[in-house]
Amino acid sequence: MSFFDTVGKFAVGSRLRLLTEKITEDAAQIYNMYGIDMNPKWFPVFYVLSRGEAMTITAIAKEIGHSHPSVSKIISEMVDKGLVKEKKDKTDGRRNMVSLSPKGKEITGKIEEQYTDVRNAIEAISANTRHDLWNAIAEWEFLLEQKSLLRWVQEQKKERESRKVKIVDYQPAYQQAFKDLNVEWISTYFRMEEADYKALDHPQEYILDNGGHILVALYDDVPMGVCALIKMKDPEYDYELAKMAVSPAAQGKSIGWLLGNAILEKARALGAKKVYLESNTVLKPAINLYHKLGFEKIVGHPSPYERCNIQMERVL
Amino acid sequence: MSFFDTVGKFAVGSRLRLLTEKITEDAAQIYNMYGIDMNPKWFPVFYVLSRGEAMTITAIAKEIGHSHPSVSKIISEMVDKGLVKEKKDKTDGRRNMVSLSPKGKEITGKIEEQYTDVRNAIEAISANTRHDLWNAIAEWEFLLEQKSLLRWVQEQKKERESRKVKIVDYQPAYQQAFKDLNVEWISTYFRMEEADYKALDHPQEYILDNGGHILVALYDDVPMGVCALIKMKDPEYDYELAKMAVSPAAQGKSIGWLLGNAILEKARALGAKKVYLESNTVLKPAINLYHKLGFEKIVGHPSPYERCNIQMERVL
DNA sequence: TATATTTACGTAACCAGTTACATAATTAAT
DNA sequence: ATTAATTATGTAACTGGTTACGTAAATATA
Repeated sequence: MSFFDTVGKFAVGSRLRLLTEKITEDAAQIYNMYGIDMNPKWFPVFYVLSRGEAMTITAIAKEIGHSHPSVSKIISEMVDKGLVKEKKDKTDGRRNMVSLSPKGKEITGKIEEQYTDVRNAIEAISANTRHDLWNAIAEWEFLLEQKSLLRWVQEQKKERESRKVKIVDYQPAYQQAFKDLNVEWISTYFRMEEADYKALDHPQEYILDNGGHILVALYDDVPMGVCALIKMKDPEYDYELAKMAVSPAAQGKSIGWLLGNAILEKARALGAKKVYLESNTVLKPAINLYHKLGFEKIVGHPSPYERCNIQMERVL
Repeated sequence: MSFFDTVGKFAVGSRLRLLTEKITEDAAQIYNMYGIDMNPKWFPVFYVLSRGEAMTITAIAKEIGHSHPSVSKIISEMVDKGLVKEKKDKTDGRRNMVSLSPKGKEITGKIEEQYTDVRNAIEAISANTRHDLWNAIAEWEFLLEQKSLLRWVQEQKKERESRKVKIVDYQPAYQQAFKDLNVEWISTYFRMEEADYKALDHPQEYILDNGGHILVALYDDVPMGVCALIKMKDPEYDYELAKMAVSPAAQGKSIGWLLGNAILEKARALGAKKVYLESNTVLKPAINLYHKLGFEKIVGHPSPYERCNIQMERVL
């Protein structure tokens, strides 16, 4: 079984399954050795019931981490063997109150020695290891409770992909992409306006020559996102963040975030103290991004765009 | 799920199962995220086949640690999906040579990024733990390979029980037990002889007064084993180990071993250089015990007992 | 060369869990 | 007081594995 040596940690799941199996396979014989007529899979249920109080099926399931049908089946097997007894709750007709029968209680006495021997055996095994399995499991349980494996993987994917994104300065070759990416979202949600055409068809004259700046995000050297910093003639604001567009085909790669940060960095380098932007609340992901970038909602600034219904600023 | 906190390590098995499940449950979604149409359970098979060589069902099973029917089923599912192809071996008609189809090979390319992301995710999780799960698993696998959990538990049981055994000097109150325990095995396998009755009915005169010694093993203060050291009139041997008997009801508690060691210790204290014994090869467990105690087979010593067909000595 | 043993592998039945679903009882909200 | 939502539970069907068993082919042995 050289499999795990070569595949590495990708296969923790499979490896854990095999170990679980190996640990579990002797269980029946162990019960047998102590003369206890019990199916190992009943143990968690038996254990929680051996504290004495009657419990409902769901309460048991929750405590031992099984599904309720699993407990339901186990209980009916244990009833057949005469180890537990069921009793309908008088005050709540749904509840099936389960508790150990006298025969079940008898086992709690006999099983004590088995508990200590097995615990000691596991301690003995642990004493022969350098790494503590029990605590390692506890830590993994905790971490996966906070964040599922799926999420951990998603983060890795995103990070890897964002490393493939390069943010570069605008060049005439990117004019078509600059226009296309913006037209795509503007025409989806709104209507192209006169000011849009000017800026998108002639970025050199209308943005760069006026002291503005444009950044392009390349993914695998293909432009997938753009963003402009437009010089404003305003006593309060130095620049406006505008014409930000990211291709829907490149979602989940943090392109917006990388682009936004880069453009703010640029503004800072150009000596800006405040950056302004206009948007529309139907563009929820965009608003979220602006928020994450540190922009806050303001009111009262005049706008030439019809589609603007929210204005934000970012103090640098 | 406070269960594990109270039950402790007795439930490693259950706890491992739940962790395995938690790690595994997202697997399908992860494949999905990378646009790979593969069932997670196929992965180990897919992985070993992705090295390129055609393999037999059993070879795959052995390598990934599954049973062969499991692999057989997985392969037929993968065939249905067009990921692998089968081909009967020409030189050995039993063999079903399995290898990746072109469609399967195509996936090997796409899946690389997923491998690295998942590996990195697991590394990231590990980086947040103090205890190394991966290495802990490897250590447990190794230790359980050497000795099954059943054996570990058996040892604990034996040790615990042997701690309850006390070895004490003979007293007249033990005469009945000394006789009964010996009569039990002698009459089961052979026939009581004249010499037996003398020694068992009158241990004081026939054993102790002649310079011999008797030890009794008490389990829960009940005599469960006896053993005598009889002074010999022989130029070569000082003492004979005889009348050793352990109740069948007290098996697996190392009583014979403890008794044997104690009697040899006694012989040493009495200045003996060699201890002699007679037995019969039908008494296999006894012969094994003598062997473990350091006795070795000899030949040529005369014996008064009919039932003696093996003689042994232990040099002290 | 005939016969016994071993190996490869498929099928069937089982096992210990799950999810999905239905139903009845209780509780909350209008 | 209805009605809607939630909770407790059982049943059915599924899942990912197993063991048991049968058959055919290959190999070892008398």
